[in-house]
Amino acid sequence: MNKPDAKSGKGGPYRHSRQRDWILELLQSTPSHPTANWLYGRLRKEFPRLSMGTVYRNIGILIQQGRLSRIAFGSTFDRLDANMRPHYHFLCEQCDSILDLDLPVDPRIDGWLGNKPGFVVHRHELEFHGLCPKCAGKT
Amino acid sequence: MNKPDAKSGKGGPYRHSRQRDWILELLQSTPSHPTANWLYGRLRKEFPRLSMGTVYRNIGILIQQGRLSRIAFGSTFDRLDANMRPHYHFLCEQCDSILDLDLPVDPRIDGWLGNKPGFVVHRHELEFHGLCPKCAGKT
DNA sequence: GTTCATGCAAATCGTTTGCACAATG
DNA sequence: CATTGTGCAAACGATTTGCATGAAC
Repeated sequence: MNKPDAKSGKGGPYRHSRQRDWILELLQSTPSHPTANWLYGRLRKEFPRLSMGTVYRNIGILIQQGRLSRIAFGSTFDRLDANMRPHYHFLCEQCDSILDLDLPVDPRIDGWLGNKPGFVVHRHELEFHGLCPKCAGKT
Repeated sequence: MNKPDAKSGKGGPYRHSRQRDWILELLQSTPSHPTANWLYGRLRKEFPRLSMGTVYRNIGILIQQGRLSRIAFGSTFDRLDANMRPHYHFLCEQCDSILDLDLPVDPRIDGWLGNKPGFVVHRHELEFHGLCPKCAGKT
């Protein structure tokens, strides 16, 4: 009861694992943002009998430990948008809804990379994460 | 040769379809950002023998027609990030690589929703789309 | 020695595709 | 009637899970 985040045994009593160490180390030493499959191929040299299950389970644990994050929207499946004018999105962390914002899109943001050499920016996307009015009201 | 975008027969000679009309109309009348599965359930009332294949095929066509867009990262699979400091991303439209930017994260952006009632903003994410230095150089 | 992590294989989930038939222009 | 769209079912690719064995503490 003294431990916050009792929910789902987060941050729980994890044991040490060579495989997990390697996964984290590999990700930390890679500028790109690899996929699970890339990790699998890479780690098979060190652990010939490695399985995908192990890779995915460890990714999940590392994320729970806050040492890793997934680059993607909350849900697994695609969300569709029929609003074709440029606009920003709000993602509610509680109800997983996605809302269009009528905030003006600031074209100057595209220029923020102007000083970085070589980049060609076509557009940018901005999303806010937090509680939507409906969920924030329930507090 | 006068039609641009000859590649892959984009914008091609599409016929009319009741199912497709409904899909677009439903999406246009919904503030949320439904999934394919939601559309399927919703449209089965009108088309009891509707199939998922039809839903997905029509979503694809509507996107090609530029009347719809998918809210998601380019790739199907999750990308992992071991850089736990807040940072922005650059997504290359050509080679699909994702790069961390050392641009400073601007905390004031969280405040942009300050005038909208009810929203609680925890953080924001900003991603730039375009050509990475490597791909831009090949032009 | 008890518990957690692994390998393996089967299962699951969202999405895609091949095919014969129906609808469109 | 020539062709595109549909329903159905099977295929697909990424991820998850059940179970017996092996590693960690």
